[in-house]
Amino acid sequence: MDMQRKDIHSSEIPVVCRACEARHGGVCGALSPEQLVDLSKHSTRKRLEAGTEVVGQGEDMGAFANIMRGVVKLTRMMPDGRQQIVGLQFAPDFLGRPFVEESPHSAETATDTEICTFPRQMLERLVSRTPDLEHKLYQQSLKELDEARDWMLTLGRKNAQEKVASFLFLIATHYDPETVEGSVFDLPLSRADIADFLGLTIETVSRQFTRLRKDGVIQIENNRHVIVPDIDRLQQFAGID
Amino acid sequence: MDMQRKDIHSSEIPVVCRACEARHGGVCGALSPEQLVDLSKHSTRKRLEAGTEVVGQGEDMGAFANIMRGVVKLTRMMPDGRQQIVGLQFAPDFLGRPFVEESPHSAETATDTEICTFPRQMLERLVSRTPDLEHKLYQQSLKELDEARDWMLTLGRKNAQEKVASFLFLIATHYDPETVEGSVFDLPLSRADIADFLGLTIETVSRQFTRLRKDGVIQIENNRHVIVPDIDRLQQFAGID
DNA sequence: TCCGCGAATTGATTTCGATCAAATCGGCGC
DNA sequence: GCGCCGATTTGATCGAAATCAATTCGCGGA
Repeated sequence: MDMQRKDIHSSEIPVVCRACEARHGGVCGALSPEQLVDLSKHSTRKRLEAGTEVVGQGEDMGAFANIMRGVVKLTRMMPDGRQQIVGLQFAPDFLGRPFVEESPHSAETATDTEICTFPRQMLERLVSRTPDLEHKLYQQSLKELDEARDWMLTLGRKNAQEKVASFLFLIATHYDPETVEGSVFDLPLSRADIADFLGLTIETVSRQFTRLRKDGVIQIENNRHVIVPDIDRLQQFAGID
Repeated sequence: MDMQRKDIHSSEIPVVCRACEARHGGVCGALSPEQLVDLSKHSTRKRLEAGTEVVGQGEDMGAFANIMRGVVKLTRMMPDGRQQIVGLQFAPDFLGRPFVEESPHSAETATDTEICTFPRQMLERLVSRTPDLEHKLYQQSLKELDEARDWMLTLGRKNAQEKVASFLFLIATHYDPETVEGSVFDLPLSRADIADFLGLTIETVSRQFTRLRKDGVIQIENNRHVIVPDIDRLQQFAGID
């Protein structure tokens, strides 16, 4: 599984946060050399297994993190256990929210993941001194807002087949570094997670995978490995204009 | 219909953008007296009837606006006409997106509305000179992101009755200045708009209104006027913890 | 290589919301 | 007040996805 997006390692700029090791699309990009050195002293690199909770819903959120590798799912849950994945964060997104004590969602790793964390208060101090950093955070929040709203259309108005095709299209475009005509990737989510992301049941997701396979839109090997021969065809099945 | 939230006129701070007339929770709050005077010269106050398109999806977005009164709906549409309302903006929110030429959604007034517009490039210039302003914009985008994600749970995992109750609860809490135990308000949206917001059909929305009325959760007069005797009871029907 | 077990698929049936169709309401102009 | 017309409600039926229920798959350990 290639968990990285091509832009992570493409930059040659030498000054980096030591923990992050490479200049990262995350917060580091907006910082000065001195700030990066300072940040390095307080940052820790962590490896997390798939299925690890990073922060619980409403839990105190002491840290802020760059996602270096892997996929993190943001989840909202109802008291009776119904669950909705409200966002997927891919490297090199960042995780956490400045100026807020409590996390509005729970965050859990979907795949094995590496993150680079540092104290939230430290980030807040950096933000108040560095307009560029806040600008960067603002831009990410706008990107996430657009993605959330696109997904609202998927959740509210698409049928099961279109939902599943939309999910596969999303993963192909966010996750396969060389999506051009076709695409090959490993699914970062289980069928249960996909169902929670699409507002469907596991069974319905499975049936739609089978249907897309029989229609030749995708090929599947070993449950997780997906081949999309024609990305435009998949996009049409997703009902995207 | 009381379209205003209580905080619009509660402030006594004298320096204001002339077009906005009152210091506003929108962009003006972060500006210096000189900037406000400058802004005034380029801003226009407009009244828009219910159902007016403010910006079309993918259309060039020349202006930025404070919503002074009324409700604006943000809509995403599929090629075949299926439609989803992805956000409702109430006064004193702002409308528009800096640093982006094209609007990702179409924006249409749901009620009679007053906005105060000024050129988008002017806002961008102000933003780059005023970190506080960008901070304010960032905070609003985070608020919208939380709302969008809450709504994703509603769209993906709630049944029709919970969806309609969630909508009523949203309006009661955003729109009735004195929601404490109970709440009284006029719906800013038609049944068709409510359906587009909830990912349901008009008929289903109507049936659920009837059901909530028969269960005594709400009273309805003249289709638009709603009385909620017990807001907590409504909240329970909405499936919110 | 075989077993065990959770994940995924497949099948049968039910149910909730969509669709199709027909009243009824309510605001407005006359 | 009356009639018109779009908005809303109500009713009957249909269908897509949920639910319930077995298999089957696939990976890891013995």
